Amino acid sequence: MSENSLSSFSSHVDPATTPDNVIKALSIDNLIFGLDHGQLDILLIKHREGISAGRWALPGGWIRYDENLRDAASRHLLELTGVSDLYLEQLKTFGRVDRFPNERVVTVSYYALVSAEDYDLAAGHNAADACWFNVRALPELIYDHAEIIQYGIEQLQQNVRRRPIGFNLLPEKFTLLQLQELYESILGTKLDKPNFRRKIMKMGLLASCDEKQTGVAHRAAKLYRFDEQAYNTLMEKGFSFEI
Amino acid sequence: MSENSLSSFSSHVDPATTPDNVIKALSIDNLIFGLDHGQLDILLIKHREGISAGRWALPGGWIRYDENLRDAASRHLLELTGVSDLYLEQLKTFGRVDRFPNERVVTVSYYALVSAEDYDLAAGHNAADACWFNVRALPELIYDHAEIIQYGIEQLQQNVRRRPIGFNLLPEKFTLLQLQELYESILGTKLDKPNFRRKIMKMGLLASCDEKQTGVAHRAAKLYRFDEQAYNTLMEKGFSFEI
DNA sequence: TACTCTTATTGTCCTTTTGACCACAAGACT
DNA sequence: AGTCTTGTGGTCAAAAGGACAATAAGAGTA
Repeated sequence: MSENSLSSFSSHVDPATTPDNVIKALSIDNLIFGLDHGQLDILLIKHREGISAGRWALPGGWIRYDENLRDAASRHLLELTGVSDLYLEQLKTFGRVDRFPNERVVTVSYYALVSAEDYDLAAGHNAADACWFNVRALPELIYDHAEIIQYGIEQLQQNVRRRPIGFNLLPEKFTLLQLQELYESILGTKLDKPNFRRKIMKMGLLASCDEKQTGVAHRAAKLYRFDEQAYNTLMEKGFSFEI
Repeated sequence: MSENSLSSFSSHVDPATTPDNVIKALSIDNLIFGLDHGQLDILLIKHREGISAGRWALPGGWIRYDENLRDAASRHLLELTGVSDLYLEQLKTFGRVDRFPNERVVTVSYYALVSAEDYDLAAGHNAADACWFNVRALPELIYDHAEIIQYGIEQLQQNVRRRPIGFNLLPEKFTLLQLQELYESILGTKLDKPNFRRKIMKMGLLASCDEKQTGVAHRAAKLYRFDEQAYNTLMEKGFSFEI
């Protein structure tokens, strides 16, 4: 596992050491988003070797010949974070001729959403220099990774409003205010609490957990969870999610 | 030109003949959409050689080492249709292990929108067996092209509602009813004429041409064109297109 | 226990948008 | 002149969206 991780980290640095069982000139880059204290973060790794040593990069790696694109993204994700079954979606393929030094490497980017439960694990699992960064305060990045992240954030902003994927960034059970703050944070807007509550509840996508918050110094809010079954039923009837 | 076209057509059939100056294992596939008599069409080509002879395929080809992805898509588009400057957007990258026979080939798909003016040219320019097909009556397709087209249509349906790209399928000057029928056709719905007119006009994206239809056997409608400048101005103010 | 503080939750009112449908206008054609 | 087809403007009620006041529920503190 550790060896795999290492090779996947160094792969971007030195394509000359590309193993034999992977597709040449094609790589994966993962945008791993998490939410911490109401702020949208992205997980980056620090390169240790080569000319880009000391700079930060999106985690990623090569694609094996016998592996689907999505499986490759998923594998790199697991190797880095120790978490599987994350929400994962293809973002876009970046292939500018000069995006990679000396070689032509096209990269297929994916974005993943890490739940609050897995947030600490994701950055702490591997000994590698993996670290969460607030998306509004990114360090210097290698290659075209800044461009990829910029595009990814824009897409996330769009998708989070049109599909019920934001829940993947929250704990399994969450309050309506947490959900509202998630949207406010990602979209960079301020929402009206009563109106937001009504809008969400009216959709019928949330199931009450019959539980309340604990450990808060004020009136505890009810906990809800995303009701995937209800969502599927609604989708068949032509429902369209929108915030 | 003709040689280029031929090689790009046969490329999918026999990857053994892949030229040297292209990226191995990576191809382009173009979804070329056009509108004819209010029906959404897609341009396909017929394979003449190899095991897939006689079946239809998305036009596409290889990517040169010194060429950006988008430029490759654009080049293949030009070689096939003789039309440049089409609306072109990356769709998705398809890379299932077994999508291509015997070899591992990942393909980056793009979709293009052909205006009514260029519709006939696009299919007639090249001597190759290129033909428009109604998207609801597709022939048997090679590889995973049916899946790609299916995905493309879904994306087009979504994007045409959220971005003012539908205009690219119409003539430069068009009537409101043409525009309405475009949406009805792509979305598969029926729209109310007065309401549609009001909604569109209220956006302020259409500039009147101070002209009217000619050669119609009824009251002639006013002609409009998409006002790109107005759109850019509105976008800066946070406008969001939506049908 | 009473009071305070913070957030949860409900209620109300007004504006805007959406959707359905009617009516008339304008040409082209017979 | 009459008819047919499509363009264009009007109306009205329902639904959605948005602003904001008011009350409820706890937890903590004096």
